[in-house]
Formats: sequence, structure tokens, C-alpha cells
Amino acid sequence: MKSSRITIKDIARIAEVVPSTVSAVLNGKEKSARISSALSDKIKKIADDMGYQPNSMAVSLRTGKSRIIGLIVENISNPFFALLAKELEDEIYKYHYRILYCSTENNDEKGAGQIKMLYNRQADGFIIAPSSGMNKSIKQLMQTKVPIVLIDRYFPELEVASTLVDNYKGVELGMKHLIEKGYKNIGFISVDINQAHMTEREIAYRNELELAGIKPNEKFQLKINYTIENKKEAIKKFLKENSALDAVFFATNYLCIAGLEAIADLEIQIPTQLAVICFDDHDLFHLFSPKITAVSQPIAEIAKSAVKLLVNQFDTKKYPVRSKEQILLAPKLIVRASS
Amino acid sequence: MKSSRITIKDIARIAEVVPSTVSAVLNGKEKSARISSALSDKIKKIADDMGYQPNSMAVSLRTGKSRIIGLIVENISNPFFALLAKELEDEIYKYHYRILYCSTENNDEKGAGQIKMLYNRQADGFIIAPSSGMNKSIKQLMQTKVPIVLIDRYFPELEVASTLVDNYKGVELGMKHLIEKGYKNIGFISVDINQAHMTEREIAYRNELELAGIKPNEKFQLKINYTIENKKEAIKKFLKENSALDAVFFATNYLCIAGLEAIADLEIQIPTQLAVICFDDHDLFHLFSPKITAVSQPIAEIAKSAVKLLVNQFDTKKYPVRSKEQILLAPKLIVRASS
DNA sequence: CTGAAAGCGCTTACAG
DNA sequence: CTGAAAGCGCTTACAG
Repeated sequence: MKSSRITIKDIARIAEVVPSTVSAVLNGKEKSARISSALSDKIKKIADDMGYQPNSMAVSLRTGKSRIIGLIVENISNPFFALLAKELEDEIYKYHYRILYCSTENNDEKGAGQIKMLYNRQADGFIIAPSSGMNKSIKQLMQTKVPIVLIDRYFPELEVASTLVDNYKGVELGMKHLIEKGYKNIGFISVDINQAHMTEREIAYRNELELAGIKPNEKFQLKINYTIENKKEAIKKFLKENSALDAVFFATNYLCIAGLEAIADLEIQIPTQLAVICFDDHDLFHLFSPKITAVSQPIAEIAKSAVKLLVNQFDTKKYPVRSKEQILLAPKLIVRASS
Repeated sequence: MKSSRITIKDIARIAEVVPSTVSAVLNGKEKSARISSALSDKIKKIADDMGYQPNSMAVSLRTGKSRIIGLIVENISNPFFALLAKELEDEIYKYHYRILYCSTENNDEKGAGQIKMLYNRQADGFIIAPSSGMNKSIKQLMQTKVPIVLIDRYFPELEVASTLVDNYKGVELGMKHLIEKGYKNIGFISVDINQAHMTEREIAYRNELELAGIKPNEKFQLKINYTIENKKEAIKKFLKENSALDAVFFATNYLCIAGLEAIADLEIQIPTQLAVICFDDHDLFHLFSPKITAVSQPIAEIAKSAVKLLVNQFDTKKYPVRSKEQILLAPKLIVRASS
């Protein structure tokens, strides 16, 4: 790596050919450009010796492809998204793409700005876990024909590819488990948004209660706003007011974290005094909270199928053709021995 | 956002001016280009109405600046790096930069390739938590004069800016705590690499033992290779062979995770049968393992100071001037009530 | 087989 | 005050 960059012009000068010949050789087009293998080898050797590295910006400008994928998630530090980011990195690398990530923090305007930014940067594709109001900005983005895959969350009204975990099924598994175990007063703590992945979980909760012949009690449900500072206190208040609860279902992982803190503060014993189930959990939960039951999302599978859905759109001969395929992966119920 | 992109040419045509005028206006150079405010307003309005978005690739090619920062870490899904990634995202955004991340998995060649890739992509700066053998590729990178900041790990022989946590201090704090509490047979489990951040922790362990008048016992130290598949089994074996241990110090978080699994398997009680201290921990550890003592790294501060060291190098009038500044942050010992 | 030229979308001297 | 031109580093028709 030299201080001043080597360009194909430099190589061309030394090899005494014209830059386009260098370009053809370095792009493996010797055959179609019918360049002698002697010359081709000479050029390759010079490029190698000089430590030539192509300028991706120039390539992108010329070809219109950046080989960058925009990843937009709620928060990259959330273990679920962090694990997903790693799996996506590995998976997308196989296709020679790289990821530029953004955290929306569930802020629709922030997300819209990030879409715009990534589009300006000529992102070749988008993988988005959208916040609840991003349907508008995603709809706009769809008009550009750029490949998009939604993950984790989706909008039923948008015809766009998505990889989801069966949210309904996940809560159903968890609820059936609790009910089988004889729990009757089951609370449900979810995020206060009107977004399909969350409402599906809520509907499953209510349906499963009714299937078990238990009338849902409005008081046993708590919806917490993402932006609320002190989630722990909200949950503490809820638990105190509903001492009849014998089990609680957290619809997402960060609420469960806050909830476990609240439970610790209140010195409630898990699972003897209160059974706990958490959706959206991950390895660390399994390790550190052997007493809570988990609805686990198959993160590696999510990444694999999201990338597949994305590159399918690249491959299409009649590119760009929007894929509308939806992949629904099965969640897994993880019951620890002690619960 | 339209399907076909709007360029300054389009705007120029409609405004009946030449593209350079549009460029000047849109870059806030009306003053120096002495363009009438009437014309300037007209151009701005047209750009707005047409939804003009500049092509970052073209800007980058022309200006030589990509506004991309390359982030290279061991593993983006490691909670320490995931939290760092979020803090860096927020911090660097203030300067209108974006992050392209890469996980080395402690593989030097992989890391070298990632440096090369990011350099090709014209990254304006690098934030790197290097693996042990990356000193060569970083030395090469330094020759290009591109701003670099090392985080978490460094190479004493390289004159490059870095933000570190005082590793020695961290282990010292933990060891003094254990010794005060009366523990005598303290084990130390670290990563089998010859890298400053790790060796400093190890030296602190041995020094603190000696300071306390305890002769270090070679058998009480375990070094585990990063690539080893089954770290849990290695730790189980170590713990079984050293039943005399009354405390164990994990030099890094993923070893502690494996260790806690091993400890659970062996049905050893923390802290009554074995006290546990973990370096490099994070919020989740605090939450789920109230019984282990933590040496905690100030992640937000690390991000802030790394970004500061980086942008300082951008700001330099005599750019590029390599900063050699090293910031050493203090770790914190977190002792939970129950330990 | 090989080379000259155009152009991707910008910005930046420079000319008038 | 405003416009014409060059050029960032590539790739891609096209001409011979």
C-alpha cells in the first residue's frame, strides 16, 4: 500500500499499453478482448508488483453498482440485531457485498433519513427491520426498484420480500406451555406500537387464553412505549398492581431485561412465584436466565434467507424485478430444566 | 425518490444555467461564486421540487473523500463490540460519517484483507481493534497516511493513536478485591495470544499475587486458543483438575460465558464455592449474573475518545498528520451486593 | 487482436 | 457575476 495510489493509467504507461487494455485484463476479459496471454501475464505481473488496488468509487460510479448493502435495524447493540449483523456480514460477503448499518431507535424520521442516505450512497440493496411508521419511506424506496428485504417486521400492505419468524406461532408455543403447566393468570407485556409483528404476538396471547377457556383480563396486559425512559419502574408498578399474576410473557427481549430487573427489585422468585417467558431472546439469555422459558428466533436462518431473497433480486434477468416472496421461519420454544 | 436519478445536469437544464452553477449553489458557495440570491433561490427550489439527491459516489471520486469510516473488530456480535458499534455510530454521525464494519474473528489474514478492502473503498479513516498479528497490515496502512485509531488493543511498537482501557488497572482492582476478601487460590483464564491487552492483564494477575505474598501457581493459569471449538470443556477440565481454586478471574467476556456454562455443568455454586470475576463485561452480565464481580469498560467513553482522536486527524491543517496520542480510560470494578 | 474515445456525476480551478 | 472545460479513475461500446 503506497501513499499515492496506483491507477490503471500508471500500469498502462509502464506496460506500454492503453488503460482499457489493463482494465480488460484485470477484469478477466482477456478472452473477449482477445488479448495475447503473454501481454495479459505481463500486465498482471506489473499490477501485482505495483500493488495496484482498484478505486471502488470509480468502479461504482461507472458501473452504477456500489456493492454496499444498507442494513437498517432498531438498534445494532441489541443482541438480536448484533447477532443478525454478524450472520449477515458473513452471508453477504459470499457475494462480495459489504454492509453499512444504521440504528433507527424506532424513530420513523431517522429511518427515512437513513434510507435516503443509503440511496445516495448507491446502496445496491436494503435489508430493513422497519420501525412502525417506515411504511411510507419504504414505499417510496420501492419506486426506485432497488432490491429490498424486510426482516423481523413487515407491512402487510407492501408487496416486498420479507423474512419473518412466525410471531403468532411463537406466542402460541409459549402460551400452550404455560397453560399446560397450570398457569391461569398470565400477564403480557408488549411494546405500544401498532406493528404487525407485535400485534400478532398480542392476538396469539388473547386467542390462546380463550382457547384454554380463560377470559382475557385487560388489566393483565401492559403496553410500554419504546421511548419511555424507565421501563423497569413501569413494569414494577404493573406487577405490584397485579399480584394475582402467576406468569408473565414478555413480547420482546429488552422489555424482558427491564422486567427481570423489576422482578429482582421486588424480590419475586422465578419461577416459583412467577413464571417468565421471553420472546426474541438469544444465547446470553439462555445462559444467564436458566429459569426463564424462551421463544427463540433462528438468527442464522433469518440472515441466510434474507440474503437469499436479496440476491435473488440481483440475479433476475429482467432485473430489477421486485420479489414479493415471504419466508416464515419457525421459532423454537426453549424450556430449561428448572422451569 | 424517483426511479431514474436526478442529476445536477437535469436541474441546470430546467433552471437554464450551467451545472457548475447548480453545484456552487447546492454546496453553499453562492457567496464566493457571487451568484445572485434570486437565482440561487430558484435553483434550490427546483432541486427540492425534483427531489434531487447527490450521488455520493461521484462526490467521493471527485473529492477523494468517501465519508466512510472502516470499523474492524474481532466480532460485531460480541456484546462489547456491538455496544461499541452503536456508540460509534452515534458519535461519528455528528461528523456526517458512516461506518462499514468487519469482523476479523481474530484472523490476521482476514483482517489484512478487510483493511485492503476498506482502503479500496476509500475509507477516510479506520477504527480498529486489531487481532494479534495485524501489526504488519496496520503498519502498511500507516504508510498511506490515512487516519487510524486503534481501540481495545494496540501495538507498543506502532506510533498510532489509540484509545485503551487500563488493562493492568482493571485486573489489579479485581485481584485486590479478591485478596481483601481472603481468597488465596485464584485461577486466571485468558486467551492464548501474545497481545499487549492480554499480557498486561496476565502480568497484573501475577504481580498482584506476589504483592499479596502468594506464589503464583502455574497450574492455576489456563490459556485458551480463540479458535478452540469447545471452550467449555477446556474450562471444565481445568476446574476439575484444580479443585483447590476458590476464585477464578476470566480475562475476557466470552471465556467467562463458556466458564459460567462449565461451572453450571459442574454444579459449582457462585460465589460460595467459587468466586468469579470477569473482565470486558457489559450490561447483560450485570443483569443476569449478580453473583459475579465485573471489571467494566466504559464503552461510551471509548467511542467518544476514539472518534475524537480520529477527527483530530481530519482537522489538522497540515493534514495528514498522524496522531500518536494514546488515551487510557479507567475501568470500573462492579461488585454486586451478593458477592 | 489493440487503441481511442466517451461518459458515469460530480467539483474545482480558470477564463471572461 | 456566470460559463466552459478539465478531470477524479474507472468501464464499455466501438473503430480499425
